[in-house]
Amino acid sequence: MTEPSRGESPMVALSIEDVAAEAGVSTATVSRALRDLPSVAPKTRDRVVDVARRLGYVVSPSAASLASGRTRTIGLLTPWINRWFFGNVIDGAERALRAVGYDALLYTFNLGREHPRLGVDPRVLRRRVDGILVVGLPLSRKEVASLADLDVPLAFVGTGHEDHLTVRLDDVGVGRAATEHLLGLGHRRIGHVTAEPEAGHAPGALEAGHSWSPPLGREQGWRSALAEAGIVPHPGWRVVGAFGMEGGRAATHELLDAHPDLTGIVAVSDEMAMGVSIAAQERDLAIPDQLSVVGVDGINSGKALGLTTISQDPESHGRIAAELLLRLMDPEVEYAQSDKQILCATHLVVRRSTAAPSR
Amino acid sequence: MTEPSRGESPMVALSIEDVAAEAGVSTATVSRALRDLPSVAPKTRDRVVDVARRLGYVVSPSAASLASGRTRTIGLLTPWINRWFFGNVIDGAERALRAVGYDALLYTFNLGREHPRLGVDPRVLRRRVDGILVVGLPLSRKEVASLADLDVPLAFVGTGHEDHLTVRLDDVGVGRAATEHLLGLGHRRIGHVTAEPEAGHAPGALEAGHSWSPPLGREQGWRSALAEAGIVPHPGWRVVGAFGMEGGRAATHELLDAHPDLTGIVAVSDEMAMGVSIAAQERDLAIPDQLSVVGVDGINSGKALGLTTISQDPESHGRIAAELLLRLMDPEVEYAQSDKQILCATHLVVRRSTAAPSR
DNA sequence: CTGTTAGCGCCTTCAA
DNA sequence: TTGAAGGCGCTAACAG
Repeated sequence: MTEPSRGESPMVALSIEDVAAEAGVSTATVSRALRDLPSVAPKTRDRVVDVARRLGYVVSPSAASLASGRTRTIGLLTPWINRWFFGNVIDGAERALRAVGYDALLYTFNLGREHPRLGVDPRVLRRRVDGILVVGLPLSRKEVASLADLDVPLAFVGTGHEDHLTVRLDDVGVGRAATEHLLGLGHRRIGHVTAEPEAGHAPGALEAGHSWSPPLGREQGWRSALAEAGIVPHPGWRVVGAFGMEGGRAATHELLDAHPDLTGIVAVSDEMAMGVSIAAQERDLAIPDQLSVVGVDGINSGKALGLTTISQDPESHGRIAAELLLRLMDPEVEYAQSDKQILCATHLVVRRSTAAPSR
Repeated sequence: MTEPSRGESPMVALSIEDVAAEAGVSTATVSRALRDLPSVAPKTRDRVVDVARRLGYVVSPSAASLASGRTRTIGLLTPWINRWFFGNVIDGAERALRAVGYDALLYTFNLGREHPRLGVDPRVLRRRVDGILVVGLPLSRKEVASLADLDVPLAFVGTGHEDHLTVRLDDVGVGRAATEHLLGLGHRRIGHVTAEPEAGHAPGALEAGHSWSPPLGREQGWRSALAEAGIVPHPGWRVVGAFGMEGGRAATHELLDAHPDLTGIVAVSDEMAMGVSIAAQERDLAIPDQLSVVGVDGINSGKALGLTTISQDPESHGRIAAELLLRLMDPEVEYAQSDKQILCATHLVVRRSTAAPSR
């Protein structure tokens, strides 16, 4: 936050005409100068910019939008902003947008099995945003189509859609990396604690390859890593819990009640992995001596707990998606079909929750 | 998200004139009918609304703003959206705003000691929002003044300002309640693990009573509860750490290295309290047998860990603040000086991290 | 209760 | 490189 230039805050909002009059030019020239259009003499531009600042003039966004048809606003659609991944993506996106003078309009949805879903009618977005960034919101093909109908660029982060720009992880690779880390330490009996693919997902959407769900991808990675090691997991080695620490804890008790011989667990997220640790502690299983745990995310508190994890940087996902979305909005840039699926880097962080199995 | 009424999504945006023509009325009547103004015959209104829906007409926000001077948008200012308290407040506020047709525009600030601070120039808010909600952003008097200069209603959540509507906790009471819980169990030597009052706070602002910082209030509560029990805390009983679990862990080691005789610790937040637990575990101190811990917040993961806490509901703070802010914008409502400081309820949740001291 | 008519403040051709 | 002028789509007086 900075102070007004010289403490002058005009009681009535100035219009472009005031600036034009003061600078001795036409309103058209002021408009061009303030937008830094090339067809303005440097001297003129400097004078106009100077007058505008001195007067404390700010362009009226509504008037500019009405006249130009552009809003310089991006809609951020998300089911939750109060979860680690989502909050960080939104943070990264908002800062990237603000840096180039774009506004971020927030729309939270209610997910769930309700029909019709509560939440935003895509039509409220019409004429309100120049682009849409969907953060981790699993959408059916029909829902995606209704957004695409808005006729503004569309991008996804986290969970995506094959026809549209999507910034996400290679979730299969993530599940595989976590599992291979345990395999490499000598584990053979490796369970998987996961969460329901987000509720509200249209049945069949995933199967048809039209969208993407991190939990499903990571589970598939766990499966293939085991398969490549010649291991056929017992169906009960995979348990589903509610998202979060408590869900991870409950799921782990269920898992270990049925399969106490497991020596390692791959959790779908760090939060659930922390639940695994708590359950282990409650069962007097020492970590990592009697049970190894790997999470995914790289949340801060994992460091204090010594949690081994596959870390990601969701803030950069938000930034990258925002920047690509802005590029999509530039008519001069040809939209290359080729790079619609952006896979972000992840990094295995080995800490104290994994070790060679003792049994 | 709902589907377009009948799958018709006009390729060109309709204007109010199209609706007027189709309904056989003037544009003024359409405007009135769609805004549900009283001066429209019910029959006419129904017909207009019906035509508008059938055509898939959506009002242009820019045109409406330009003509009316109102944007139906609230600016949400916050330093972080990726922390528990902030994310939940914003979530609650956004949903409350959306429910009455208002948009939420997100502005994240960088806090810190930089001068001038990075972040938003308040002037970008001019003519862009009808009201401003500041979430947990500690502002100097000058900064508050520059926001107030925008001449739109202003409200604070979490950290506030005595001259403006503020929705927050009774943080002194919170610190007191946590401490009194331990005193009631028989503890006498009670430490306090806290975090720096947010960086960027203007020096002297708190002392002058012009704004409010949760850490400072909670510490004061801890102090007064001890004082009332006739206990004079050693200066070293209070340690400051970085915000978060890791900070709580480090601060606790520092605290217990110097004062191993402490039997209880009041942490400024649940996250820091979890750091206390980790440190205790690392020192082979059993919780609660050898050390009791109380946090503040009521985060979800505290349940799985059995953390005793003073819980709050930040989502409702966001909702309440948004609703009051909207009320402030209604010219018909007289703004009562009396209820500018809204104190939200908190609740002591006793779990397994506190017990009578054994020494 | 409804229609007519000015703007709201800016952008963007078109001409100069 | 600059200016003049017509909208952009809607709201809010004012009339009727």
